[in-house]
Amino acid sequence: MNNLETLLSQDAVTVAEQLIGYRIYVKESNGSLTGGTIIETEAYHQDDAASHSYKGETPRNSVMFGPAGHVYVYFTYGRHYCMNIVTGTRDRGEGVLLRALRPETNIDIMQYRRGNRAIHDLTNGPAKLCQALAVTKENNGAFINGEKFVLLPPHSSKQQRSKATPRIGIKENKQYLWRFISIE
DNA sequence: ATGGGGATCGTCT
DNA sequence: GACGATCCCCATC
Repeated sequence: MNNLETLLSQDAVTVAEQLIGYRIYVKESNGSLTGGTIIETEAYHQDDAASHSYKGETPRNSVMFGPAGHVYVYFTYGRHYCMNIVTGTRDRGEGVLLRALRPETNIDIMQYRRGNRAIHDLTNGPAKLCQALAVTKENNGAFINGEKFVLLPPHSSKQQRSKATPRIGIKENKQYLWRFISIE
């Protein structure tokens, strides 16, 4: 088991905190990388009424019940895509929602995809970052280190600091502090 | 700075 | 037939 597999095989809350400071990119057709550093995440468990996996496996959420390290992309509100990295051991039905990045590479490409918005408005939301990275349902099930995606550890080896807060946009289990935000 | 409402469609009841 | 792990625009303070 390599380092990445070891990291992602932990439970979603642990992984959500540890992923702060990791860098995620998508590969462009010319081989360049587009993306930046993860600065906001949320954890979702099968035993969690706020999770898509709560009521068991369906065609939509099936990737969540597969092996860790694959990407669960879902379509919501009739217009947006959001992406999760599946965590835990197989059949756990858990994952980490990527909520925000610090834009770092190929910023011009992300601006084009985001309607030439300001840099601070490119990847500060789960659907915005998918739009900036051109992530769609076509990428559902892709591996996080494969044809489309690259996931790299922080430059610094020390654990990045973060704070835990309630998750956004859910009705159930608001009491759990399973949203993690990077702090200086 | 903050809050309300519309857009829009796949998924599940 | 209802609604959502959201975003954007506009109104108001």
